[in-house]
Amino acid sequence: MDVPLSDSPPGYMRGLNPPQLDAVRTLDGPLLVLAGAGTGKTRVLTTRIAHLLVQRKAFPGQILAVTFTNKAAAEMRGRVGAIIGDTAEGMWLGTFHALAARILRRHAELAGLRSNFTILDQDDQIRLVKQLLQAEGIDDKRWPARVVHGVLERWKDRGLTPQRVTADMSADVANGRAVDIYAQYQDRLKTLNAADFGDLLLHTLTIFQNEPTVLAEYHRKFKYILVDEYQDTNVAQYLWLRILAQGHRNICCVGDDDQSIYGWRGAEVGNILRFEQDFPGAKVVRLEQNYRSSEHILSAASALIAHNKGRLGKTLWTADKGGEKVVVKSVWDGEEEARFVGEEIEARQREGIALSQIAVLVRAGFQTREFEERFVTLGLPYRVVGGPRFYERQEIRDAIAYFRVTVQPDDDLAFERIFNVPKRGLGEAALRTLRAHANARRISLHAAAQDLAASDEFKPAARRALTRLVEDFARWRAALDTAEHPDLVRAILDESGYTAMWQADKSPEAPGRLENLKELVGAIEEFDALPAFLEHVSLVMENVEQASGEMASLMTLHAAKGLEFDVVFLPGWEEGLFPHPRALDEKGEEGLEEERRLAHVGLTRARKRAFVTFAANRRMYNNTWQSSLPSRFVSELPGADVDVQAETGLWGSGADFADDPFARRPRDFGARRGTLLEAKAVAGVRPAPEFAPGMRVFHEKFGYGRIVAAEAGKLEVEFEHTGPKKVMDSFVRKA
DNA sequence: CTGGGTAACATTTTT
DNA sequence: TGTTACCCAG
Repeated sequence: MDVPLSDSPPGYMRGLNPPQLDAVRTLDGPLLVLAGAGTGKTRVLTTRIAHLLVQRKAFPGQILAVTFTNKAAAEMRGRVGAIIGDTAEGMWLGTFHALAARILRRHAELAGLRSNFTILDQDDQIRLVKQLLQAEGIDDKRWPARVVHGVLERWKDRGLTPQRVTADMSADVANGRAVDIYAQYQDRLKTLNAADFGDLLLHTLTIFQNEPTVLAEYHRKFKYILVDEYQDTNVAQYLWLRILAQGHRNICCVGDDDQSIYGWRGAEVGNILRFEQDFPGAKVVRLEQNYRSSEHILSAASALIAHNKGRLGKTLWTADKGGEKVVVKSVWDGEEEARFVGEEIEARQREGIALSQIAVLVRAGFQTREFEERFVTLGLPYRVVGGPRFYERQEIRDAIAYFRVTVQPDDDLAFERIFNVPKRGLGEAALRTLRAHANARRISLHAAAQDLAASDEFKPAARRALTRLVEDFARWRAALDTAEHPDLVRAILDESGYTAMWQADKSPEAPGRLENLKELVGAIEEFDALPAFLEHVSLVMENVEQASGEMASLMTLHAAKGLEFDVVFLPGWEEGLFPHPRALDEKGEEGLEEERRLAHVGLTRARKRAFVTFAANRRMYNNTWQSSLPSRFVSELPGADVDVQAETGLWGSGADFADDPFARRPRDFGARRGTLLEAKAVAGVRPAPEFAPGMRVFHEKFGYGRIVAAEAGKLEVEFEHTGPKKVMDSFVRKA
């Protein structure tokens, strides 16, 4: 190895391009790195951390590195470790939520909690909201708990405590009572000694704002702050970062406004657009050389995203000229789509591409099913990334509820869950009695159970069951400090009768559940103590490592962010599916742009090949068929970069195409701004008998009405008896 | 209080 | 398509 000249870069920087080097070397002061897809942003981040440590600018414990997913955090830790070894131990590296939880445990009492507070999962949160809605007498048909909960969550995303929610924000939610529900919800969490995801950030933020000495402590501590995926931060996270960064002002945010796909979760692209104003004198570095995709793929993706307004604007380029065009393929229905993808995967395999380098990226989770079925019949090994999670299974949640009550007896939600599981003759009536007592005394259900077990409130049988339960918990709780925790866990599952319940169960899934419970105990053994395990479960709800090996991947576009594959399939590019109509009517133009960014993310996952498909017909959940038009995104792909495979014979005569000039020159496809009509010709769809405004229609549920507005698949109808509603056209017929 | 049965209903993306 | 909510009989 050569002797390094004084200003030649150290070995770990070898191969970085000039802007990357710039980003790595600019250690002090605010820095924004605009890193397009595939431009080596993770490399920059990890190298930068290594550089900080090697230059002795900071000890590991003085670096705060924030990511959005546990996966990203793990990868970053691994890559930093690979550069400089385990000197990186002690770094504060993790997701916003994990880091905030760590801080909050230290200062819990400042938020009205004890440090052993429970972190509620989404399910618990919704159940809680539901209880509050019921207590308030709000119709949960009209205001489903999940919807109201969503509203509260978005308030939290914006850093709003109940006091800061204005009346008009809550006016049209839950009969204007949403703020009250929010306030009660927060109260309830406090008595449960619990926090939800949003609270982790909101509580720590409030503490930073109100407790100068605490804030000063963290200002002293964190000399350097790094943030990954900055475009996905919500307002609360942004405020959280900003207040922490006021200490040393050494904050480096890496992000890409064109990959902001979490607006529905409260993310604000505005955060990234505002960076230079928030941190005057901030340096901005653009990474524009793409090292991932071949030329056609990159230029197709760039042309697509160029349809968005309000971008910071980047021009991605690649040295990898040529390569294959993006295949755009029309199919008859979802089944054919799956068949096509299956065949293409096998063809790519024959070309020597590994299955692990192939992915199918869908818009919505349910789309994976059709592919799974096909892959199973083909015997094609595949894995679904981010599917149903281990810790969401019923038996796992039940078991964890037992552990939660043991560790933290005030956890009513957990207590309720296992109160009568396994069956011990304590039903709805017993629970009501318990609740009444708990409410009257302002104590937890568990405490109420202790009281009532010692009273004559219940009939002997019920009282015996209750006493037994209370005594069990007392015994397990006492064992927390004395027994080895894996032994304790086994004892709980055993003595509670929970294991026996599944052993006695004759259903076919029972053995699997017992297997899962074993696995759970195995997982617990990896941790030092039960509370640490419970923390892991709440924050790192990741899937257990699936059997590794050569497999194709199946996942949503969201789950694919940050990943890359040689070959990527992008099915379901249809109006009514992608862009998703929900995104459109919730956020309009903004929603459309986010969907387009999602399409851009999808395309840019591909290194060598990308296949876009759209089906002319889709089967809906209720067994009806819906004919669909190709997604508008299809026509936004430039003709020069796509290879259109529209098989005219598929729809019988082929005459549908005969008179269409467009069909005769498929290579021009999309060369100009394609219209839906053109795209329609490619798909071989005849215009369906459309509903038009003014038409009188009948709806099974709402009765007769007149169409006010109509768009693909959806109608706005003024019903004669029930007023204006938005309905799917498949539920409506001409009157 | 339990269990089975049926009806109704809703489906975007997730730390 | 799967899940949940509700109802009824034992």
